[in-house]
Amino acid sequence: MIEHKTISLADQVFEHLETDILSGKYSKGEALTESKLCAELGVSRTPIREALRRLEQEHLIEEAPKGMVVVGIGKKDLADIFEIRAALEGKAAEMAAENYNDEQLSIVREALEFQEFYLGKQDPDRIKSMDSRFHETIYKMSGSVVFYDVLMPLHKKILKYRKASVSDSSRAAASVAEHRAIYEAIASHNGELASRLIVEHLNNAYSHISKGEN
Amino acid sequence: MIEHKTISLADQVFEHLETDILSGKYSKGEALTESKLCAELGVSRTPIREALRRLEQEHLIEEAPKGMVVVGIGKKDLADIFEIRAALEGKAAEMAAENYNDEQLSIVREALEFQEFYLGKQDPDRIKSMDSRFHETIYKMSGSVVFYDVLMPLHKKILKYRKASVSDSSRAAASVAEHRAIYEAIASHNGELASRLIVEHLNNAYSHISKGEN
DNA sequence: CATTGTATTATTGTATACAATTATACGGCT
DNA sequence: AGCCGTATAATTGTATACAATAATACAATG
Repeated sequence: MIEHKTISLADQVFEHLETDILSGKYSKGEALTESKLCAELGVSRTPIREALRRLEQEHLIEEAPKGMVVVGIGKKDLADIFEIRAALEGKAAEMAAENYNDEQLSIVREALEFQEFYLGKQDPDRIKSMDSRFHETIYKMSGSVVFYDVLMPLHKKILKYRKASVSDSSRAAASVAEHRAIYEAIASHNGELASRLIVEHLNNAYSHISKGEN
Repeated sequence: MIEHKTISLADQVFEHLETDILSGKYSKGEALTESKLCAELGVSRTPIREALRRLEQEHLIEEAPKGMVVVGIGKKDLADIFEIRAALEGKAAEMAAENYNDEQLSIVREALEFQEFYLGKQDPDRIKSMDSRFHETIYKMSGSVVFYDVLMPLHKKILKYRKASVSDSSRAAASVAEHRAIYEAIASHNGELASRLIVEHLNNAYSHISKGEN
């Protein structure tokens, strides 16, 4: 029998709002009142409130005179996020190279191969989504929930900006090539190399993103 | 007229539970059912649920077959937390040395002076609480909400372990002396020195804590 | 025309009712 | 005694009702 876990409305609302905020559908400062969301999503206030509390905890929204407003992610935040990622992801990759299991490695390899495939098809959205899976799985492979909990939200928060990267086909191609090198290093348990490559990868990504943002 | 902001029950419940979990009053694996908390705290389920969602988001509790259970912070987590703090707090201190305003600096100085005072009085609890204020204010002084949002939860999560540090009077004295040196470096805008000192401070703290944990 | 006071509305905070699910206890059966 | 099935209880998920607060609109007044 296949378990068909039903996802609670509260979780669905949370994911929906999180996606919309991170993807930039709701722009900075936009007001979210409970009643409006109830009408929009067709659920009662209880699950809405729980989702809002979680989003607030993630610092994606904050209290305002009237309801909650979306907290934007500016250039300064972007710089800080990349600085922190550069400081931590190398170590995470190193740990991943030591601790990964085969199932996790195949997920990374799959994500990589999909990226290579979609690169030919010029499909930025899928490249982006596989980029998420690639990095997130490496966080998991580190075996550290602490690293995961720190890096995962940071990675999510730049979603909006990654769109630009994957749409530039020359940067997208370079990025995927970098992913392949990182993958090879991890797969061959070369943590030191994986670490160096991922830091380079992040620096390249940030250079590209911040160039576009001027 | 002084604004007397009333804190919602939901917030109070959250803070209460967070404190109890972080201080170790609830031990790892302990079950938290909504009804039990309702009875204990004398409020309805709505604020309880909101608090639980926030705690879950902070990864302090997680779902279990029956209710939520407290997630423990083990030695591995402790090591990871100190590794991340060592990688980031130096930079945060550097930014603090550049960006601080006078009000923030006085808070740090006050926290430091209280620590020096309570050191003589042998009052570990107050030393510990001033230790929190000292570090937290430095995070704020960095001017980066990203750094703050990353470091603050990490610092909170080791509360239980800091108790041991401040109770050992020789380590407590050394820790406060290190704080003074860090304070002086920041106050004199010497970011490079502040960074080096805070990394040393963290290494010392971790050495002491992990020694006691064996 | 600006301002202030008031009425109205909108919004949140909290409690509670109800449904659905899941764990648990208990009794009968082999 | 051990096991299965059913009834019971406990627990969560969701909706809604009600109260309190805060925002807004608007009219009266100087």
